[in-house]
Amino acid sequence: TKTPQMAEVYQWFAFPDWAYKPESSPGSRQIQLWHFILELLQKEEYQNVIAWQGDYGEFVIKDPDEVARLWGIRKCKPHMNYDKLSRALRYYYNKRILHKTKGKRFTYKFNFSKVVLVNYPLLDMAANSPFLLTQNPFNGKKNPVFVWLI
DNA sequence: GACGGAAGCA
DNA sequence: TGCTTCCGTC
Repeated sequence: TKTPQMAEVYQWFAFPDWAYKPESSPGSRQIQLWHFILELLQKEEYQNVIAWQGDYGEFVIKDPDEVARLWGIRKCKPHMNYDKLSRALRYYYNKRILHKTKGKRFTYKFNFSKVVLVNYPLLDMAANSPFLLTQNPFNGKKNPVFVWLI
């Protein structure tokens, strides 16, 4: 399985300001759900809540109620639940950000074929070979490599 | 549970 | 526009 390598890759995932909605947009500077999902996935303390599992880009929501609760806190939506959160995830299907892993409960997959590196064009070739990122020269927290899905 | 239409909200 | 809310259907 590729999962351990992925854990390394996402350890230094970070989201710059521009990854959030601009102030002009309604719902200004609100985090997007898929940002939030990646944010949880990169933190070891949430491995019992949500974790990479199976194929590359595939993750399992191990505790749907808890993910919904955390999302609700972040968005100030105290009545958030998995039914509503999963509807938001299903809207990602047409946007090609996510798709469902059919037959596997609470399992979704990021369309990482669309991953590009922004800010560091020299590492752009890594988009087709994400594991090159494990050798990233900006390992320190000072210069995280920003990753964006298109 | 998973899907997707429909309406609503900021 | 990116959800949130609600719900009928499978």
